[in-house]
This record gives sequence, C-alpha cells and structure tokens, in this order.
Amino acid sequence: MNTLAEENYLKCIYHLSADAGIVSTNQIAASLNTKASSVTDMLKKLADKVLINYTRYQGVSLTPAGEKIAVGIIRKHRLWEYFLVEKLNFKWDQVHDMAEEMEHISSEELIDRLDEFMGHPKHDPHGDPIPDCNGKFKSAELKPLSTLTVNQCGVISGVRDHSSPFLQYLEKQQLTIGKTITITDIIEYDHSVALKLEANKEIHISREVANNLLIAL
Amino acid sequence: MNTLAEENYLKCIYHLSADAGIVSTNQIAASLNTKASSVTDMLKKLADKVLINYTRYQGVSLTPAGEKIAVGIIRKHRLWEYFLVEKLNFKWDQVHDMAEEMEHISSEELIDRLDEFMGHPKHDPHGDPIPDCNGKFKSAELKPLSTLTVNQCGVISGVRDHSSPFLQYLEKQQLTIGKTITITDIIEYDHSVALKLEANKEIHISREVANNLLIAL
DNA sequence: TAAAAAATTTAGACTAATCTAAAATATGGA
DNA sequence: TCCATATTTTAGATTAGTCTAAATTTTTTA
Ligand SMILES: [Mn+2]
Ligand SMILES: [Mn+2]
Ligand SMILES: [Mn+2]
Ligand SMILES: [Mn+2]
Repeated sequence: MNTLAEENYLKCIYHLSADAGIVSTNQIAASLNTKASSVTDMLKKLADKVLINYTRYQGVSLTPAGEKIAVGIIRKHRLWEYFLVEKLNFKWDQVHDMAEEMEHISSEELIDRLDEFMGHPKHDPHGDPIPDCNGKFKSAELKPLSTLTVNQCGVISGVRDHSSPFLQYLEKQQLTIGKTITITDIIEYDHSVALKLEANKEIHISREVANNLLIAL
Repeated sequence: MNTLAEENYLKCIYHLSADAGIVSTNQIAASLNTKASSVTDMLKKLADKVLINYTRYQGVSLTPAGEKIAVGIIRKHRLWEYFLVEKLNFKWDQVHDMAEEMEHISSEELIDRLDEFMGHPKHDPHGDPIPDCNGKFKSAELKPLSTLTVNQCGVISGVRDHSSPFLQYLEKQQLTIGKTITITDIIEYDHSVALKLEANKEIHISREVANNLLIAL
C-alpha cells in the first residue's frame, strides 16, 4: 500500500488540479507546508509508482490509479467528518483535523460499513459531496454568494474556506448549510452584501465572506 | 506527542509486564516482530523521555507517565473494537487489526465522545476491560477453563488467545462471551474437557482450547 | 531576444526506525 | 569459581521523508 505521506500528496494534487488541471511543485509545497525540494523527491516516487504523470519542470497530474486513491481518501475524510458531527455531536468547525488522521485508516470494508451505518450520506458537514464506494459523485453547481444579484435567492450549500474561524462566524450568523437566503442589497462601495434569512432576519456580510459562501440557485 | 512506534512499544511493554513485572529486550523484540538491537535503540529513546525505567542489560518497566500513555492507547483500542462490533456489525475475530490502526487517532475528546455514544461499555468484544477516561478499570478475576474441576460451572468472560482462528472456532462452538458452562468430564489421558452449554448442548474441547478460555466463577 | 527573475531540481545532510554483524555483559552448569 | 552460552548492546548501514544551499531550467520583461 501507500505511505501516509504519499496519500497526503495524492489528495493534495487532486484538490489542486480541480482548479488548475496541471499542478506545479510550488503549489503543492505551499499547500502541504513543505519545501519545493521535498515535493520534487516525492513526485519522483509517485511517478515511479505510476500514480502521477510527471515530467521535470512541467508540473504533474494524477493518473487514473492516482485519482482512484485520492478519491478514496476524500471519501474516508468526508464520511468520518459526517460521523463526528452526526453521531458524536461535534460542531462543523471541529472535525477537519480529526478526519485528517482518520482518512488514513486503511480498511475498505470498515469505511463501507460506516457509510451504510450512517445511511449513505451524500454530503459532508461542509456541503462537500461524498464519493460512493465506487468513487462516483456529482458536485452540484454552486456559485459564490458574491456573484448573485439583488433579489436573487438560493440555498447555502457549501463553503470555500474550511477554517474554524470562518465556520464559527457562519454558525453564529446562522449562515449554515441548507439555509435559504435572498439578496436584499449590494453596497457598491465595499461590495458587501445585505441578505435576508428565513424568518426575515436581516444580515450584512463582507465581500470576503460572500466570496467564500457557496449557493445553489 | 509520541510517534506511532513509541506508542506501540509502550503498549507492548504494558502488556508484557502484566505477567512479568520487568520486561526483557528479547521479549519485546519477539512480541513486536523486530530485532533486539532495534528494541535497544527505542528503549534509550523512551528512557530519555522518562516513559520507562531502563538500565542496560537489566530490562525495563513503565514509569507512571509511560503507563498512563499505554492505558490510554489500550482504552482507544478496546473502545474502537466495541464500536466495530456493536455499531458496524463486524465479528469479534475481524476487529483487532483495524483497532491497531485506530488506537493511534490522537484526539482525547473524540474517544471520550465515542465512549459516551456507546454508553460507556465496560468490556470489549473479547471480554477485556475498557479503562475509563481517567485510566481506571478493574479486571475481573478470571481462571482458565482448564483449572476448573468436574461439576464446576462458570461464565465465559475472556480469551487468552486473540487470533482469528481461535475466535472463529469458539464462535462456531457457541463458546462466546457471556455463555454459562458446566464441566461434565475431564479426560485424564489428554486433559481434554467435556462441558455442557445452556440448552444442555454437550461440547468437547482440547486442553489447548481450555487453557485459552477464561471463566468467571 | 537576451538578461533577470522565478520556478524547479540536484546535492548533500539530518532524523526516525529499522537491519546485520560484532562486541560486551550476564547467567547457569560443571 | 570459571567458562560456555544466551542475552543485550554497539557499530555501521539503509530507507522514507524532510531540510538548506547550490545548480539548472523556464518564464518574464525590457
Ligand atoms: Mn475536512
Ligand atoms: Mn469537509
Ligand atoms: Mn485487539
Ligand atoms: Mn480486544
């Protein structure tokens, strides 16, 4: 099997290539808080195992084998996050670091049974889709709240920033997954947004928050 | 914190010293499937961290700090085994290897909530006691079935061999934790044992099996 | 299109954990 | 008590993963 470090690199490359397609050494180094030279060493190893496509100086992408492993790890990460929130009553801002460890528990059988135990959830506590046991999943088309216009309405369905401070802020403002919102005003000066929650509660959020909140229309 | 290898050494020393008090380098090497020279290296490191008492050539014992860590790992191991059997419907012979990985998940909060989620179980699927969140537990006084005499009766409460083949054999014979048995005969020639289960089912087991089945009187 | 700057790789070193082979120490039987 | 044997430790390597510093390649820009 693969080492913990290898798994983390594959997962990282998977996430980065969602945006970019081809991923650079420096992007990986920044994302993993490591040095570019360490990344190069690992890329050689992953290329030897045919888990990535790699040519010197040209960046990397996952092979089908590498992608399969990455998706498997993401499945485990999100299922454990769901477990921690739904069964052990953690808050959505507390579970990521624990899931970072738990995603490396190797048993497939274990994760499939966990999936079944929880009723095959489709989304993790942050709105991210959970791949099924074949690695299949469809990501809903979500737009940053900042791209909506006045009077548009939609459902909060994901976040682009998974950090605790952001998630805690959202929780406090009741801006949680599943809530319906309607844009009431956009302040031109600073691009901040006024919006209405259910129960007619009015909220005012900054451009930065609006950028990191994902909405299904 | 401690590395995975360090945690495994501490747990190993804890289990070995239950029998012996002081534990030898070779005992540890045999138990961990490693070489005595590797053990010596690790013992120096653990002694530097004041987790074991170690003097060259004299064997080791755990310090209070080392014992606390070891008991914490054993708590995690047994709680995860309980979870796998009670919530995910694994058989008692399937869970040990998975728990070997899960016992290294670091969060204390996680394990305490898991404990609560399951209703603070007192014993794992193999009858071993589960330490509470302060590391306290009492091990019942159990005797190998082989030490009982004819007509004595008792309750199956633990096993000394945790291997899959043994556990599967017990399951097939319905010799599982909680069952009441009565000795009906002891064959002098090979020290094999005849016994009666509930529902008057008669079973005949070898001396070896009798040695590895633990009974509460 | 040739520097200059940025990105990436290589070279050489370090730590943790392991190994084999050799040396040191302890132990038990004559 | 002494020596043969068993146990344990030391010495010297190895592998995975990381680092810094230097060299190389690519990209930008003037
Ligand atoms: Mn996460
Ligand atoms: Mn998540
Ligand atoms: Mn076990
Ligand atoms: Mn057990």
